[in-house]
Amino acid sequence: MMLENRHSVAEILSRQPLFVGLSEAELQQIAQTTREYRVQKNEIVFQKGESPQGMHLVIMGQIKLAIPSPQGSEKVMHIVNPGQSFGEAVTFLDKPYPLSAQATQDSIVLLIDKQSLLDAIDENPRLARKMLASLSVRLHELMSDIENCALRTSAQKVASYLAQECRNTATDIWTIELGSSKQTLAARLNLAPETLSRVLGQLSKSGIIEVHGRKIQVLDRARLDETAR
Amino acid sequence: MMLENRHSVAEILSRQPLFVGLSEAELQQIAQTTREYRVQKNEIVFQKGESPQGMHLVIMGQIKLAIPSPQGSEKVMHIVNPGQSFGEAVTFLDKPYPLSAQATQDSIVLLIDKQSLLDAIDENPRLARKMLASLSVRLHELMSDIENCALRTSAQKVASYLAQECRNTATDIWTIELGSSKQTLAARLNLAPETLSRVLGQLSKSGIIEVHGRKIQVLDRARLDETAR
DNA sequence: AAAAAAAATTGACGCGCGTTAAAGAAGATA
DNA sequence: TATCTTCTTTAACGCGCGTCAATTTTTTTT
Repeated sequence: MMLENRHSVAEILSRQPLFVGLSEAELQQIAQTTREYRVQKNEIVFQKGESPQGMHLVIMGQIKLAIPSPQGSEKVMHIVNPGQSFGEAVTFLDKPYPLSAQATQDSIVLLIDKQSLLDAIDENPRLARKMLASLSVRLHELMSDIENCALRTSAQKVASYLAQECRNTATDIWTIELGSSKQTLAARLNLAPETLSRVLGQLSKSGIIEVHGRKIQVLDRARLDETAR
Repeated sequence: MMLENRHSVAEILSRQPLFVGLSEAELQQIAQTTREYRVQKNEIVFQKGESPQGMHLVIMGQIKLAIPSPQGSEKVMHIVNPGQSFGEAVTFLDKPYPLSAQATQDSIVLLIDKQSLLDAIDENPRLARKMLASLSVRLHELMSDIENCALRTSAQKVASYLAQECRNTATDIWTIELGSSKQTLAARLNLAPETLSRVLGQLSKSGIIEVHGRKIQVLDRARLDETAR
């Protein structure tokens, strides 16, 4: 994939949900101060505490956002996939990054300059609304996350994660392809990898699911939902 | 306190951080579709799952936002004090409330209509930016919350809460007045009330703090910070 | 001021889940 | 294909914190 000129950057931007509806000129302006960067698997994009330069938009690959704990473990806050952005919130405040970003795969990311994003928002109410909606979505996701880690047992966490994934698939065949390693998933659900493994084994034994590596087949949707709550 | 006419509503709005800088006309327009409501202590403002009508702005009293769990317990997500707002995020999405709101004191709240808020944002980029900043702040708060409940022990939770409160006070005398009952604080920190009580007792015994009802005197700031991490 | 209700404290107990350790499976490297 | 690394699974163990229960303190009601 080659992104060597401004034109293609603007084109890519125009395909992002956040930017549809912007005029060609507006896109060009944003594209002008947008730079592309590439990171290899496991490479750190930024550390908690650094100063943000703008909004990141994942084009290819996957970025993991996590809060490192002093004891070495970490809490995975978000897995960012292509088409999604991160670092917006910090752009509207003047604060350092509250978490670290690390690539889980070789990735290509666009970095949209802070100031030109703010300028674009000033001139385009529709963009402002989209940004507001986007932040609101993140806010709701975070609240589900808190709900998850605050008042659910390990089995409930796993079951409700799987149930959520089922809802996201369009088909009626409940096969879930985990988007990340089980380690990472465990961290996202706030579980030790061993616990996740045990819960999956247990759900398999009760005939609710069937696990084949990173593919999980849901056999009994009703009992899955029941386990989730 | 009487708020019976539009003029005073506009005036109150103009004093809210979110609305400073708006023109008189803009304020009047928002005020026109803003209504005041009062709730008594323990009264429910809205339940999880209901449809939102707009943004709530607390004038007097205190509102508790919490996610009820099926087992009857609840996770307190936020305590909203005078001058603060809630329900913005849901205004920019078309989703039901993800949590319930309940007054912990007799309260007076303004309800700003969804549509006129959106209109005001369209016409005023500064307001848009303020809303973005406001949502970003909430987002960061939620992330600290997750950090709190995901990778801290009970003593760390309490200590970091107290340390945070210290930072919020302007003075160098570290006396913290809990803004709510210890039960509610415990729920916010994701602790059983008994655990909170034990931790406070323990911190007292080590000479780090001194507890007098809802007033907490911090005696050893350094060791408090150390306990927090 | 007395009675009732709610909140806070204290102790005993048990369970869920993290920790440690070790072995097996899957992917990467050459 | 063989070796090394990383990921996943399984088992044994222990601790932190929630649960239950009883008492004391504080707040509210009359």
